[in-house]
Amino acid sequence: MTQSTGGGRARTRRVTLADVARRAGVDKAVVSRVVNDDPMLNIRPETRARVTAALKELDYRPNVAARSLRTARAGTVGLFIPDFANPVYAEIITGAESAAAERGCALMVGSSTAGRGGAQSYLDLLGQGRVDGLLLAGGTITDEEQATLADRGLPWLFVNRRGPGAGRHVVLDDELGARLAVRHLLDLGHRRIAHVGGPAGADTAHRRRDGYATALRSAGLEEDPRLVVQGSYGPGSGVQAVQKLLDGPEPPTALFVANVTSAIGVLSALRARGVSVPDEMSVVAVHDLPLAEHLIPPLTTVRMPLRALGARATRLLLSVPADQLVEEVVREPIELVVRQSTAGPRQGPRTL
Amino acid sequence: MTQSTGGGRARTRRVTLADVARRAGVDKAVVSRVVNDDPMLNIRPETRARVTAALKELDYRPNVAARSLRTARAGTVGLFIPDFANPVYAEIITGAESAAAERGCALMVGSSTAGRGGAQSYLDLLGQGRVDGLLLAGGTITDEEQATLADRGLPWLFVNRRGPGAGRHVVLDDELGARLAVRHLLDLGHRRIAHVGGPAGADTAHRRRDGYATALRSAGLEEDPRLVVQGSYGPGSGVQAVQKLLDGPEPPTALFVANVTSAIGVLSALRARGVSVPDEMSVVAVHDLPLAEHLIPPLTTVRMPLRALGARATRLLLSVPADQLVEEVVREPIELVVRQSTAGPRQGPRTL
DNA sequence: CCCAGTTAGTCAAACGTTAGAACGGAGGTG
DNA sequence: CACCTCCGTTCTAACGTTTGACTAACTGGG
Repeated sequence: MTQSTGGGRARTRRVTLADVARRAGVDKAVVSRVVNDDPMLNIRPETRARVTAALKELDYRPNVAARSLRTARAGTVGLFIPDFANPVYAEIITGAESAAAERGCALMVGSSTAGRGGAQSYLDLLGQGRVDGLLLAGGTITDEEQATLADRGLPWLFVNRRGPGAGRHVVLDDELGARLAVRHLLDLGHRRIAHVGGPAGADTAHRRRDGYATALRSAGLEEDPRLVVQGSYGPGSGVQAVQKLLDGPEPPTALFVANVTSAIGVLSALRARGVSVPDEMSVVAVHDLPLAEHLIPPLTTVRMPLRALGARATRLLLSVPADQLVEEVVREPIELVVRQSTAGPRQGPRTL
Repeated sequence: MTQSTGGGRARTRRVTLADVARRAGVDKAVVSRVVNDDPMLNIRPETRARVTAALKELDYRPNVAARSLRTARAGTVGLFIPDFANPVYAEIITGAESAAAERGCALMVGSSTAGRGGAQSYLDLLGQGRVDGLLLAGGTITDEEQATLADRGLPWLFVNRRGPGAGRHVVLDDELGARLAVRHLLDLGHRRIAHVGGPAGADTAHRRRDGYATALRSAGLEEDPRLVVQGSYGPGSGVQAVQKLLDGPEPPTALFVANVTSAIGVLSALRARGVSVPDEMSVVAVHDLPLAEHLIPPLTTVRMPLRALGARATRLLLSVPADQLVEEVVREPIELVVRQSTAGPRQGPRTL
């Protein structure tokens, strides 16, 4: 194939329903109903054949703008995330994207990093009618933003985060994920297990912390508040958490980190302090990513079904009426992926 | 604020231009021109005030579908990437997103991971009129896809990748980036410098390899083909590359890796083989990411202006007519970020 | 043979916006 | 005072689809 010289050939007039209709010798209404598989349509097979032939020959494709205008639906769902750089959201996006495509919808992803104004400016951009609904993944939404959202009359859904009070969200069983991770550490024989948590505002952080607490309790252990450090899900906060824990009175032998991204910082800080993983410190984190396998040492993680989360949320957004509650926990399996960052605690005290 | 009970209040009829016009006591044409800042509009200040007041009071926002239908422009640009999980694209997206927002456009990002059919199905989804142009970042586009693209009459632009033959692309100075990296290694005293490259099909990979070759030559060194390994920009390929290089006859003392992502694999493989970085092997990679600082050891990188690339590409796509060539190299500064993965070569042979 | 009911379509009116053309009045010019 | 020009606005016809209402031709039953 030779590439055309520019970014597109001379703009040839679009082929419209009317063109197809003319060619097939029918009314455009018929063509429209054929295109949309209208079940109410009665049509002779022969006529249908003529129409489909004309459609193919002219390579007709519907004008989404006209369709949206008429039907008042955009065929697009919006997904708002805090940051594209966070690989956790990449998984959610991918899931959402395929679920949307499955339904013939496009996905429009926006982040708060770009616009100065956070969600607000994104909402403005969506204007009226650009999307049929909005998935709000992670991050925090201000009251003002939430008001705007309500004013727009758009169906929305929190993803991986429960809104304050009301119930339109789909989340994962973070509590279970956390329990699996901590249980693994307990099974290895650890007793002093610290938790590098997420930000105070994050709902997932609460649930993971709850899972941590539950797992400890069910092993007959008391939770030591000095072993719980709040972070921000970023590598930097992992570094700080390690400093704090190692400088504490009775350092832990294992770390349950609420997020892979902070685990990267955790590993790097441990290394910097000369603490060997897993010999002197075991580390397990929530979320499995391709990257985890290549950290040093390869990181033991809990694989959360993030794609399924994105997909499920999209499907719910598109199917559940906007005035109904949605409070769903995605039940896809959560698995522990054991790699080399976890081991039993050192037998006795030993100097490096 | 109390949260409303559902995902949206009862769908209240949208406020339209006609509503605003009625309220302001003018024709909707006037309102339209006011909304769009039509420079051809002659209007009494008093009338304009009435209109803007009405706009505000009714909280009017234009219906994008109707507007698109009338103007035949979507106000959206599409960006197609191979994979959301690659943080390099995250940077490009972020740049594109803000440039689009700046122009009042929305950005629609799609990846080939979701749809089974790669770009093809994405193009189908865009249908006619969903986007005004398409940015194609990285990855490879098949001939068939390219034909579809041309048929659609959409302006497109390759980003970070030159198309085969024709000239509509905006790229970075990868050659310079590579030279900076290799020069750094040379300055440290390295003479046997290997290259872990990108995939054969990738244009960036070629340019980085060229930069590598140039830097070596300008230092009076001969390029040793046994020191050049082809990879795939993924962590896994970094692992394999290391195996191959270390098992070779005369292993290098430094590695120039074409991509951060593969560098992660490289570091992990070196570690697994017991090769200490930077004492026994220096590593430098193209692309700086927040993550690089937290690798073990913190990775020396070349910071490429990926955001600027995304932004520039978006602006060009929106401003340059589809039938003109675009061949631009983004000239934002490229900097070497020295961290701890590079050092001078070991003085003499020494057993571990 | 007439009416009811189906079949296979056609007709036309929206959806909300934009943009070119038209238009009534005021002010200036010959 | 007739004519032209500018100003400030209004009118109107699209843009391409969808969808409820309508119809013309058949078919079959009484």
